[in-house]
Amino acid sequence: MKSNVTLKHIAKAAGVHVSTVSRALDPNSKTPLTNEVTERIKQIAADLGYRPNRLAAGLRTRRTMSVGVMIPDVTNTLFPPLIRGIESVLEPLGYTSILVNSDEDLERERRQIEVLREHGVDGIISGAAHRDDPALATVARQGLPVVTMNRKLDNSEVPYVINDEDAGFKMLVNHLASLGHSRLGYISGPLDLSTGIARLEAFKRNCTALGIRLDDADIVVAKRYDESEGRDCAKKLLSRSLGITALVCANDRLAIGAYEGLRDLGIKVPQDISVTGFNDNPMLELIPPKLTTVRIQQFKAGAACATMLLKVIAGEVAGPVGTILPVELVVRESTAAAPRG
Amino acid sequence: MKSNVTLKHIAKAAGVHVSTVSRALDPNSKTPLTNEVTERIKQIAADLGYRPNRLAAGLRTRRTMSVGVMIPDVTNTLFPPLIRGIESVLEPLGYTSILVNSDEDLERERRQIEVLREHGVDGIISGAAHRDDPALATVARQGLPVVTMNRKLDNSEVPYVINDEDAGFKMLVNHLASLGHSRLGYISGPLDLSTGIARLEAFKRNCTALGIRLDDADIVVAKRYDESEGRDCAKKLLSRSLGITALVCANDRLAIGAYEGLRDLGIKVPQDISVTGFNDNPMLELIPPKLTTVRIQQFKAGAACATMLLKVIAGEVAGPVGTILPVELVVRESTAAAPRG
DNA sequence: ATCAGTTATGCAATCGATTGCGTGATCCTG
DNA sequence: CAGGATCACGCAATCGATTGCATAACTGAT
Repeated sequence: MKSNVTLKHIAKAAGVHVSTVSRALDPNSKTPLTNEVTERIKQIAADLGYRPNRLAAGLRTRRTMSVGVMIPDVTNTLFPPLIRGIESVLEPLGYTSILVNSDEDLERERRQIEVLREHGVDGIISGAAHRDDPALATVARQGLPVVTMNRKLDNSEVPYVINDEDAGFKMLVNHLASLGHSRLGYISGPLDLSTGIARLEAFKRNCTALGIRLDDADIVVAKRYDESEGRDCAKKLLSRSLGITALVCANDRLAIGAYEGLRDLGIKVPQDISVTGFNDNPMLELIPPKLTTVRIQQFKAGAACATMLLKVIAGEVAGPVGTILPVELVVRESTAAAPRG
Repeated sequence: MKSNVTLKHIAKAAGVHVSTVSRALDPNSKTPLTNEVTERIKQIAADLGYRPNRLAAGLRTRRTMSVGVMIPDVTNTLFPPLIRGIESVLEPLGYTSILVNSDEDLERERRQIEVLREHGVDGIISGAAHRDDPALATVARQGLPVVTMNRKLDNSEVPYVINDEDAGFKMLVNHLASLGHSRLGYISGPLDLSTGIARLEAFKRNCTALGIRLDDADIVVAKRYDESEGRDCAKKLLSRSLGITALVCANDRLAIGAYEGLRDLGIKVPQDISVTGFNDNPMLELIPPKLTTVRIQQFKAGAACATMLLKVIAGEVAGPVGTILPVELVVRESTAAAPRG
């Protein structure tokens, strides 16, 4: 009932051997065939509604025309645009994507990678990489093409596509400084993620570049990039670090959570304190006060990863290759002049 | 380099035939084996790091342990929870999901379904079904297990999991009536989707049940379930249908768009007009005025679909089977007493 | 007309796992 | 202890497509 018609059926109908049919239907076959035969076979294949069996082909060629896409959690609005970006490159080429969620759980990630390998994916794009990611590093070392997205591995040859976090924080800190803010607080992302330390360091670097004083007490590290952590961290920070007039958050979700924490404390944004985020989640336009943030190019990042992965699959990539995508400052309502102390 | 070790390697190492290895590793093999042999083979397989090649197995058995998941667009926040629900059932059983986006484009959908079939998926869960969906109906008729999610096909045997739209609108209309609203406007979803007509009819039915008068001019049909349509439709409706004190929208995105349209017209929600949605998008809590809506069980719907699909695959489902999930009214800030005319 | 050199197609092995059937070994029973 | 029943395992075909090699047909040149 299912994918009935095979090469054999076409061969019988055309009165030729299956190998001839295979060649006629293979656009880049090196074995020459008469145009007439090729056309006739194609016609018959079309008439019979032939669909190639990728399993059989993959078994023989060891290429399945499918890639694994691993992300932490598809319900996080950061990731779907990346998925669409990947698809925009891969789908026209006939690749399919197997989507798996890691939930930031390394053991779960390891299992998912095994499943992907069992299914013979031609490569893996991971948006869930930890800085130290044994499973991903292992599979890459074994020769399966891997690219990391938004994040990168420490000490690894695995190609990556990330955002220009330093440029982002430079614009952010400059913006706040120009508004008269001289004491900044920072809610960092988890430090086992490359974005976590990269953004923390970018923040520090750009603060010191502007001569902005930073105490240890001005920085608090979130366990996860989510709203509840943002809320808790904001409260923690504000309770111990006085004099802060702006709160820089490692991403939008932390910032939105911080809104809530600040509201609980009776602190007004942006009158009493300015708040910034990172990523530019589309829904920010709807949530007051509209968040000042750094816009990253999600769709493009996905597309770049896919393009990179294709190169790795084709063996066109040698050592560690990184792409750093430009970012953009988006000033909205959550930042204002520092209150006069 | 890749998935090196095969049954043959294990067989050689164990000094048995590959078929014996296959049976030893198959938990529900009917052919009996000595416990000792089985254990020894399992041990060797583990030592060698054996991973089954699903391609080869699938080629032979015609089951790939993968399912196709088709949705209109993964960036629409309605769908990721459904995906996770599906995954919650399928992943523990060893199934993987191939995700494809249809963009509500029937031709694109047709191509995607072909790709899924080429990859030999064991079944398809579609959240992108149109009422008249030739591609989906065809593939189902050919014997590939199919289940529709959130939507259903007209005149079809394809099993479905949907929400109790009638109960939802009953609660919604009752709620508005109890607030004194007697003239309601309605922004309908596209009528080529089952949710479009189902909700429209549920709305009408429950209005007439309460004796609420409905003019044709009180109803406008959106081309898509999105914010810009919501905005346009709200403006269109308010410009031609006077006397409306509440605007019922077929889903949350239309309602959020309607907010914008009403703001443009200088109409205040909920003082001048009440607005309601459907679905209960998680971000609604953050967008003022918080929307009164009907909560559907997205995660559970995905899980139910997956369970249903497994039954269809197992051949345990006969005719048309439908699951209707209960919904819940969530009253927030966008509905208030009707203004005194 | 013959032989070398193309050109077009067939043959058969192969990818890795599954499974019906066959066979040798072991068991039980009368 | 002979006979058949039972058990444990090997054999080989199979799934559908790919591809190196063989072979047949045909071309052209001498």
